[in-house]
Amino acid sequence: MASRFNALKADAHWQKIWDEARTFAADDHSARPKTYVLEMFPYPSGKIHMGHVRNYTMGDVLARHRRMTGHEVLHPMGWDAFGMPAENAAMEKGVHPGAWTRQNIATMKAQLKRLGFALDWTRELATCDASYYGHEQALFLDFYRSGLVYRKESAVNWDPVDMTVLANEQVIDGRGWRSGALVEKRKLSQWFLKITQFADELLDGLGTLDQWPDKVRLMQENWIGKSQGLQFRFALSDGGSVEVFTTRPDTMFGASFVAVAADHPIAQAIAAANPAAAAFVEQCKQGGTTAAELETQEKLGFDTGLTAAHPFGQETGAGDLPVFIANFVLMDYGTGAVFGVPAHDQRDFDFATKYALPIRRVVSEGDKTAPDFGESEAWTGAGTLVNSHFLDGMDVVDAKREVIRRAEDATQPGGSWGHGTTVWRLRDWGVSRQRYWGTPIPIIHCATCGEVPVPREQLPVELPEDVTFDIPGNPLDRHPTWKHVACPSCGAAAVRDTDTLDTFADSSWYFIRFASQPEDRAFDRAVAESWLPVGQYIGGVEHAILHLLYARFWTRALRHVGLIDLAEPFTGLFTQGMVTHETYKAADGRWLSPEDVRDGKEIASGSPVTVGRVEKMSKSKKNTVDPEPIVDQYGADAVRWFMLSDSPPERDLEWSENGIEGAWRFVQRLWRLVDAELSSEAAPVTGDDIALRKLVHRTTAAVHAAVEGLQFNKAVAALYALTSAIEKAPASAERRTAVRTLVLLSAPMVPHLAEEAWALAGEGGLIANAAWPTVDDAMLIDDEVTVAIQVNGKLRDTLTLAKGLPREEVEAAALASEKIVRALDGKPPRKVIVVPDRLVNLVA
RNA sequence: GCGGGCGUGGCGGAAUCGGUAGACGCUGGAGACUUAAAAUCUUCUGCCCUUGGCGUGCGGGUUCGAGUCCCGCCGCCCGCACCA
Repeated sequence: MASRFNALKADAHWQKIWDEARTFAADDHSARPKTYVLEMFPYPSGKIHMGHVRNYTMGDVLARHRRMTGHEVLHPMGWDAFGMPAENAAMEKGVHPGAWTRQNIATMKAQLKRLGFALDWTRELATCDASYYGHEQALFLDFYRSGLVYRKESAVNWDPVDMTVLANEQVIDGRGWRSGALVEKRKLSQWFLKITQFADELLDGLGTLDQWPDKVRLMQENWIGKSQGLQFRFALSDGGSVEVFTTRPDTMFGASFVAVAADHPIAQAIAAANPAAAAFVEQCKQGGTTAAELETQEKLGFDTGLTAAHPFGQETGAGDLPVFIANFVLMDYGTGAVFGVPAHDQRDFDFATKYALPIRRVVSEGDKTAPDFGESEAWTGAGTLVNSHFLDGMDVVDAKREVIRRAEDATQPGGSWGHGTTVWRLRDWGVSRQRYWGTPIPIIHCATCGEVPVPREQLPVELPEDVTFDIPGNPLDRHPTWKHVACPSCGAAAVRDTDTLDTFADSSWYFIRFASQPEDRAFDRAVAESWLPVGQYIGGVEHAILHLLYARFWTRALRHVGLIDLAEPFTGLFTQGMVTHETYKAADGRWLSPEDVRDGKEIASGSPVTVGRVEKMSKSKKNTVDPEPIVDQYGADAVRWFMLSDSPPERDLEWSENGIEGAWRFVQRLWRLVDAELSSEAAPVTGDDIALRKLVHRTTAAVHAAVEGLQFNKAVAALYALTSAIEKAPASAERRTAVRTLVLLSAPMVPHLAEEAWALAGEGGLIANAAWPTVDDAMLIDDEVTVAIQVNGKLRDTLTLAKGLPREEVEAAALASEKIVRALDGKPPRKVIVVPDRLVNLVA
């Protein structure tokens, strides 16, 4: 008698068994090949959301699949538990950030468990535990001792709302990435990690990451931003000089002006003496920073009256260049000064047009070589150097080299005047944060000894618990006792560094700690190396730059200090799409939650709602769907199945009622099939069904390939097809085997149902530990093939023929077809193309 | 502006190499079962002027053959932001 699959009962039952048996605890000493599957660990914000469910379901299917294919799988979970929301909660609700965080962790852990993820909870960690961040402090000091950490007084991005310093990466369009407040500049003494020391390695390393999305590699490449060129000095007419950087030294003879940034020392000096210049400098600072503003902003300049002597002026007679202060030159890139070549740079072209400066062609564009430019936009492409004295006739690459060679030539009169150099967009990583809820920076400031690292035996430097958040600012900085300590070096009164580390530091090595967590140090090298690198890392594309770059840096820094032999932490990276939902608005413009809407009307008022576009689930647009009641209603397997169906994992998945109900129906359908087959008492032991057997083997191969390729939608489609075929198949021994195999193939996706079926079949043991079915390659080969018959490339007939039939016989069969005879109208074909076992094209 | 991606039925999407476009799912139609409904099952579901013709954003091209390759457009999405 067919029964319904009781998901809630089965979920709880099997989750308890997996838990008690520690089924998914990874064994460091296993003889099986090791594999490491990791999803980006969550920030414990309160509850899990659909994005988490999708992310962890994907990783889980891969992890379970790899278990079945004979791997020892490390699939851990933990908590990225430091960060500002905890302090915000403390300020708003008066709870301690630690209490708030730990409560959220408890809630979210329970929610994750209800989804039946094959996670190794024995390795769970939270970055806010001293047992984690204490080791981070030790690593920080290791970096410090090997010169990877330094302190610098610098202008920082100050977020006036969050009262903290932000990294450049955390400033978006001049606003704080979390608060959205306009960022101010402040001078503070900050700790920096020397990520730029690894700039070349981090850039070159991207080339080895062939299992990363091209998009992410490109984003990192652009972020690192390597530019090679010439840095040199212009002598100025007032006896001073200005240093400029250019990637186009080849265009030197096309220069018609020099421009410095508004906050360049030269501009500042001039502004101090000249009110008009001061006004212009002020005007530059007013400029907006948003995308639209920058795009439309006019190129503006102020002629300083100074001139710069062309480096080749003496030998070629090239004239002096006027020096401008310009709004499009940035102080924090290169040297804050440039020379302008209007013919070959669009900004310079715009500028020269506005201020009537010469526009002189020095690189040919096709057959255009005349010095009079006469074009409507700059030519930035390749070409041959023209109107450039000794460079004439060279290509751009050679000309660059030649100019740099001449600049560096120390034997010329006056010696060298410039050098080839590389400029990076990437900046050192400022890690100091004026916050409480983070890893304390383990340094003590002593009036006599200066910066003193906290001795190793005094680690961890624990956060004090007795803090309040009733006044803005950092509670550590005003803590009466925690802050004041004796200098470890001289014993005099000293103070702790009251800043904490950027939370991106915490997430830069957690994957190593998962692999190995001894008490007395950050990780055991041998054990960590036995698991790492992470074979498959899965997470949101929003971490494409910051987190992934910092983690890559941290890993290289660890190698630099000799703690691990690993360059790249993540071999495979997959960035999954978002979970989206329709948005709804009431007539008065309020966003409405999906729960408040039915049949196009607001339930409470009955008034019609506007259905907006499908967008990422977000609290602000109220289009979120809470996973917990969904799991209550449909069970974990249906939710998991829906997360994997239809949409390719890298694309967005639209949440819909129909979708989850369809998934639920499939779970029930699968159960009916399994239950009916496995619980029928007298199974037929005879009866072949070769077609079904072949489909089972084909599906096994297809699902394996799809799961390994993270193409879950394809695996799902294949499982649907197999299910339908089995349903239609008559009873046979083959059919029973097919059902058993179907259960195994779907086990990674619907593990609770699969365990239930496994038990029902009396297989013994857990299906979580069962082996993936083997594929008989002979079963993948058909002895008959369907051959398409085309006339002039149009399909006219299909024939079922023996596989491997000789060309002539295929052709003869094609010509014998009634439909083909009609299509050819009695005429013999002029040409016949035969693709063996696939297609015949008759050209009339 | 620069860089990248995408564009296939009513919808999500398949189509590994240039070789039968639309697998699989959703939605919808018809039918069976039922007193009835739900559930379930069967079946149909790209478009049209249906012995056939047209169809993968648009216009060209290469080819016996193009969703797939090339050239030129259009649209949408993502990232970066005056990077010298």
